[in-house]
Amino acid sequence: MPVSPRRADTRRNRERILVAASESLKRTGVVSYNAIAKRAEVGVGTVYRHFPAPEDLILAVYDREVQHLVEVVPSLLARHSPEEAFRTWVVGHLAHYMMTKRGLSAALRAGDLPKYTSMLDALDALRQANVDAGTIRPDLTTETLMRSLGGLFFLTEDRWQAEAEALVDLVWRGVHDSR
Amino acid sequence: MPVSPRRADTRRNRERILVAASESLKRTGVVSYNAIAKRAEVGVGTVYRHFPAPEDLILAVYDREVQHLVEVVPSLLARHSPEEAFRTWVVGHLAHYMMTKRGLSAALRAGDLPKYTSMLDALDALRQANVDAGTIRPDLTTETLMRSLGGLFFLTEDRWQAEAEALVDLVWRGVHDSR
Amino acid sequence: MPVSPRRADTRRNRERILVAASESLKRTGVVSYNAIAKRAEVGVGTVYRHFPAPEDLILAVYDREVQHLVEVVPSLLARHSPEEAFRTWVVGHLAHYMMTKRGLSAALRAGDLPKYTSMLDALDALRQANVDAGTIRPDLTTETLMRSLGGLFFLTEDRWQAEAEALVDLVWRGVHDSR
Amino acid sequence: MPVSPRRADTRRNRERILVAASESLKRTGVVSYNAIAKRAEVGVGTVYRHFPAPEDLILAVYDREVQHLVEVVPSLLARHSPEEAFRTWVVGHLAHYMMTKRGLSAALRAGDLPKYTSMLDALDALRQANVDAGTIRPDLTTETLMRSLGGLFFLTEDRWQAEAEALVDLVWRGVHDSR
DNA sequence: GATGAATGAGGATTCATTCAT
DNA sequence: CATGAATGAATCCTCATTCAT
Repeated sequence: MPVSPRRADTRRNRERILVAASESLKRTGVVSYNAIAKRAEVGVGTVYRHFPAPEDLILAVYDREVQHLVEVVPSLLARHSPEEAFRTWVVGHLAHYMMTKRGLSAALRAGDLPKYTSMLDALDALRQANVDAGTIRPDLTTETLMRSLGGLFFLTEDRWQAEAEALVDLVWRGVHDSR
Repeated sequence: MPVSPRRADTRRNRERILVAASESLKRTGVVSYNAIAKRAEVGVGTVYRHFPAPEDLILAVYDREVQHLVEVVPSLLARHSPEEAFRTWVVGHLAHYMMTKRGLSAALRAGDLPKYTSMLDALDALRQANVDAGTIRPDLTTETLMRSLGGLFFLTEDRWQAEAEALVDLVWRGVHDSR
Repeated sequence: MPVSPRRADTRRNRERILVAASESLKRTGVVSYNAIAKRAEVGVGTVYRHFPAPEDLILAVYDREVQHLVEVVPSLLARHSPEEAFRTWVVGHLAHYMMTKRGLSAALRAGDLPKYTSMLDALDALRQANVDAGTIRPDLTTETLMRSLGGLFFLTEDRWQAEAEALVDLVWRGVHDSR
Repeated sequence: MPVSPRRADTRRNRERILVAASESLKRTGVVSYNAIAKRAEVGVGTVYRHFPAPEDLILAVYDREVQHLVEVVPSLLARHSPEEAFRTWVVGHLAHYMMTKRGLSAALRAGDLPKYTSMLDALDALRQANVDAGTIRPDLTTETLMRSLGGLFFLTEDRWQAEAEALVDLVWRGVHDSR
C-alpha cells in the first residue's frame, strides 16, 4: 500500500475490517486475520490492533449485523398485531439472518447463543407484546423461545421460506395462550 | 475359507481411525488427517485410503455415534406411551447427543442436518407412533419437527436438562393433536 | 531558572524505559521496542527518540546495572586486603551479576565484552591494588584477567557460589605473584 | 522443488539441514526454521520432522561441530607432552571453535555449558593425562577447568590468538601442580 | 518532544496431500 | 494395503520502524 493519510481514518479502518470479516464469515465461516487484512486493504497488524482476539472480531461483526434485527422490532409492533409482528420478524428477518450467518453461528462456538443479548432483547420485546395482548403464555423464558427457533440455522437454501413458516407455525402453537 | 488376516487388520484400522476421529471432533471440533493418523497409530495414507475426503470421515463418525440414538427407539416405544417415548428420547438421548456433538455439528457445515437420515428415521418412528395414537397432528413434516429441536445444539453446559425439558414442552404443545 | 517540566518528564521517561528494558532483558533475554514501550507506559516513538538503536538501549541498561559493581570497589578496598577485596568482588558481586544478566550477555552479542569499560575499570582498580601490594603479577592485562572470569556467565543456578569460588581459586593461583 | 526421489535420501536431508543450520548459527547466531529450510532446499515441514524443537536442532549442530574437537585429542596426546597437548588443544582448536560458534553459545542459553558432555570428555582426557604426569593438580573439577576457559567465547576477531595464549598462560599457572 | 496507529516483513507452526518404498 | 517422509501453502502472530497528529 503506497503513501496515504494514516491516523485520519482509524474509524474508517475499523469499518473496513468489519465489512471484510463479515464477508469472510458469510462465505467461508472462518476468519483468517491475514485474509481479512488483505480484503480490507489493511496491514495484518492493524486488524490485530483493533481486534486482539478472534472473539473480539466475531462479536463485533455479530453486533453490527444484528443491529437491523433489533431496530426493526418497534416498527413491526407499530404496524402489525403482536402475533403478526412476531411471525413477520421470525420469517422475514430472523430466518434470513440465520440462513446467511451460519458461519457466524459456527464461529461463535455454539452455546453462546444466550450471549446474543441484543437479539434476545429484540425477541423479548415481541414476546412481551404478545404476553400483554394475551396471545403468548406468560410463563415462558425468552431463552426457551429463542431455542425453539434454533432450527432456523438449518434452513435449506432453496426452500427456506416455507420451512421457516412451518417452523414458526409449530412454535406459535407451542407458545400460544389458548385459555 | 478363513477371513484373511489382512482383512481383519483393515477392519481394525477403520475402527481405530473412527475412534480417534471421534475424540478429536469431541475435543477440538476439528479433524486433522495427520493428528488422527497419529492418534490411531496408523499411517496418514491409511486414513486417506479409508476416507478419501474429510466429509467421508465426518459422516462415518456421525453414523457411528448416532447408531445408539436409532437403536434405542424401539425399546422406548415398547416400554412407554408414544408421548413418553418421544419426550424421553428427546431429553434423555437426543439432547445429550447434541450437547456433546457440537463439534460434529460445526464440522458438518450446518444445513446438512437433513442428511442425517438415520436420525430422521428414528425421529420419524416416534412421530408416526404418536400420529397413530392420535397424539401428534398428522400434518407435520419430520423435517420440521427435527428443526424445532435444533435448539438442542445450544444447550447450556450446566442446565441443559432443564432447558431441554422446557424446549420439549414447548414443542409438544406445538405438535400435539388437540382435537 | 527552574527545570522545565518538559525536561523533568523527559528524564522520567528515560528512567521508566530503562527499568522496563532491564526487566525484559532479565526475564526473556530479549528487547522489543513495542513491549518496552507498553511496559513503560510510553509511546514507541518515545523509546526510539531516547534510544535510536537497540544497542543504545542495551548498553544503557548495562551501564545502569553495572553501576553498583563499580561503586562498590573503593569500599571493598578500604575494608579488606587487596586479595580479599578481589575475591569478594568476584564471588560476592560479579558472579551474581553475571548469573542474572545472562540475557544481557547474549543481547550484547559476545565479543563486546571489552566494551564494558566501566566494569573493566572496576576490575582494573582491584588488579592495580594487588599489583601494588605485590600480590598479583604486574605483567597481566586487565582484559586477560576479565576473560579468565568469563566462565561466570555459565554458572549453575543452584551451585553458583561454590562454582564461583572454585573458579576464583584457580584464577588467583594463575595471577598470584609467587616470587 | 520439482520431482525428485524422496524417501531415498532422508539421511541426506538431515545432513543438509545441519549444514544449513550450522551456517545460520555461525552467521546470525539465530536459527529460523524457514531460513534453514530455504538454505537446505528442503520443505519447512521436513526440518520440523527431523528436529521438532529448536533445541534439538541446536544440539545436533553442536554435536556435529564438536566432533572434531573430541577426535583430535588422542593424536595430540600421542604427539605432544601432556602440557603441550593441553595448550595446543585450547589455543589451536577450542579457541577457534568458540570464536566461530558464538552464535551457538548464545542459542544454547548459557548455563547449559555443562551439558556439552562430549567437549567435557575431551577436556577431561587432557586433564587426566596431565594429572597422571603430575603437571596438573589432582584436585580440580573438569567443570571448573572448562569454566576457566569460558572467556574464549569473548575473543576479539583480530587478536584472538594472542588473547587465547594469554588466557591459557594464566589458566596453566592456575592449574599447574607446582609441588 | 510525545504519542500511538499503521504497515508489512518475517518467523513459527500446522496440515492436506502425494508418493516412494 | 500400509507406511510415513516430504512438500509447501496457509495461518498465526510479533516486531521494527515510520509518520501523522
